[in-house]
Formats: sequence, C-alpha cells, structure tokens
Amino acid sequence: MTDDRTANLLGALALALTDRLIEETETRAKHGAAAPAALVSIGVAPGEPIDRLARTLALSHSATVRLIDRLAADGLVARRSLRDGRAVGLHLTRAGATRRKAILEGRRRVLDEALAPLSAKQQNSLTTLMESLLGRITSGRQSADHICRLCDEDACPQDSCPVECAVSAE
Amino acid sequence: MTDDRTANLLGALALALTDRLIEETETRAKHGAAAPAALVSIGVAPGEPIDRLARTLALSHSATVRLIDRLAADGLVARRSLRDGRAVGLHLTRAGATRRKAILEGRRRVLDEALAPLSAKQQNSLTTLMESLLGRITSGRQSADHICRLCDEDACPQDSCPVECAVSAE
DNA sequence: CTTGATATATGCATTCTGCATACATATAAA
DNA sequence: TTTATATGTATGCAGAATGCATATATCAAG
Repeated sequence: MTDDRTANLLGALALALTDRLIEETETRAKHGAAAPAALVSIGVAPGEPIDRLARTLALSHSATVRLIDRLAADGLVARRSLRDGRAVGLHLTRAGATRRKAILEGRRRVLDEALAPLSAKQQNSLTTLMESLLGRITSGRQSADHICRLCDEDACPQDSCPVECAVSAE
Repeated sequence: MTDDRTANLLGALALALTDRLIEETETRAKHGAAAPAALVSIGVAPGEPIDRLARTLALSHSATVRLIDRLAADGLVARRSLRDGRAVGLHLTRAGATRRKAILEGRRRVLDEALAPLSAKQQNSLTTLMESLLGRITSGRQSADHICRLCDEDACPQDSCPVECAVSAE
C-alpha cells in the first residue's frame, strides 16, 4: 500500500501548484480558469469545432459557446465555417496567439520557480516518477486531452508524452 | 535551469490530480470546492473565527460567511460564541465530523490510485523530492494554511510537514 | 465615554455555469 | 426525392458562488 505521508504531500503539492498555475494563467485571459485552457488547446489543434473543445475543457456545450463568445469579443478567437455547415472551426487571432504565448510563459515561470531547489539529477528522477503517475491517471482520449489542456506541446512532443502513450497503449 | 519537459509534466500532473481531488471532495460537501476545504480546516483547528478561515481558504470574508451559512444549514458546522463577542467560533457537528472523514478518505483514495504504479523505494524518492518542492512554494503562515487546507493532519504531523517547517524556518 | 479598530453579517451586482430548447445542417433510410 | 434521425451550434432562463460596499456589534485604548 502507499505511504500516508507520501499521499498527503502529493495532494498538497498538486493543490498548491494548481492554485498558482490557475492564478497565473487566469489573469492573462480573463473569463475564468477555462479561458486560458481554451486558448492553449485551440493553439494545439486549430480548426476544431466547439464540441470537441467542450470535451477537452470538460465544460458543457453551452458554457463553451459562451466562453468562445467572450474570447471572440476580446479579439482572441475567431470562428470560421467548415465544410460541415453545422460546425465552426476555432482559430486564434494574432492577438490570441500572442496571449497564448504569454499564458504558457507564465505557467512555465511558476513551474520553474517550484522546481528551482532540485538538482539536474533530482529533476531526472522526478521526471521518471511523474511519467508513471501520469500514465496511470490517464484514461482514454478525452481524459488525455483534458489533462494536457494547459500543456506546452513544444516542451513535450507527442511521442514522448506519457499521457499520449497511455492512450495509444490501450 | 529547469528542463522543459520536467516542468511541463509537473504542470500536467498537478492539474490532473487536482481535477480529481476537487471532483472527489466536492461531491461530498456540495457548495463548491471551498466547502470540503472548510470542513477539513475547521476540523484541524476548531473554535477559530470566520475571519481566519477566510484567509485559509483564500476567500473574501463575505464569501466565507455565506459558505458557513450553507454548511450550517446542512447541519455540518455550528457557530458558537466566543469571549470576544464580535467573533464566532466554528465547530463541526457530529455530522460534519463524519463528512470530513469521508472527504479525507475520498482524497486518499484518489492519491493512492495515482501512486499505485510506484514501488516503495520510488515512493520514498518522490517524498524527498516533494519535500523540497513544497518548502519552496510555501511563503508564510497564510500560504501554508492555504496549501494544507485539504490535508490529513494525521498523515503528516506538524513537525514532519515541509510546509510547516518552511514557515518556522523564516 | 469617545474614538478607532476588528469581526460578522447583508444588499446588490457580476461572473460562470448547466439545463432545456430552438435551429440549421448532415446522414441514412424508404 | 422525401422523410426521419442524428449532430453541432446558439440562446433563454435560472441557479450557484463570489466580491464590493456597507451596516451593525463589540473590543481596546486613551
């Protein structure tokens, strides 16, 4: 079985880091915690319909429509028509792409700050351990997209991402 | 400098775990993500005033008053008068204590599940690394209380808690 | 006893969300 | 082609949670 204290520390760490990540990213995209995730996710897969984004964000469809309304009003996201006339393809405007970059940089800053006390060797150990944990947590395509909704894809190419690998291995 | 991929994995892991922790604990105490944290925190330090709880939860005073209203209406929390006639001391009712236990158990279940793929040795390594990260993240009394707002104090006695130690060492 | 600080409570507005529904388009069947 | 069903988006409406400004009660110091 797992150790009491280890479990507790993991819970505290996850909560503390997420608090900081939300705080940091939310101020850069307004409209709640889902907004930065939307900008990041749209950037990873431009042209996807609202429906798909809703699943990635784990929001209802209507909440996602409203969120896109707000981001579009801010000039960060644009709706384009698709072959399928029912759906709209989501894209970042130039301003949206800039904002996205700022969000990812803010996120990175928070994480760097937290990781600062670890040596390179310790960071490697941590990476290995986290790969196991992330693989375990992942449960399917939708879950994977949700977990990676704020990820910097450049830092973590598809074939090296433990979350993606867990989906492929199913 | 820290490694791109390590930082990214840490962000994803924190987010994914917190999603699960919130989901799990929130269903057991209704009234939003702050509710389970309130029940846990009141249990750690019964008799504290609303003001102090507000700071631990990082909520405004009025939001905390409303939260306590709801939890009291559910019969989970009771207000008692204190020597200081302005303040009220917060306590868990019997039902509240039971609920608190369920919240901590749910949290523990999520964390156990995530940690399952690690060997005992790996868990020890992870613990050491997390101690460093948590110490770094902590910045003062208020920050510490906030970070530990959902912690199981039994699993992590004061003098072994890296967050508490970071505060003491200031 | 007066003044200022502290702790709680409440009126009001705002934000974000989901449910139910309406509408347009696509897909498949008859 | 026509009809029926499924899919994707948008909107009306209501509810939950929150913050700001403010009111009230109590304490502490002079």
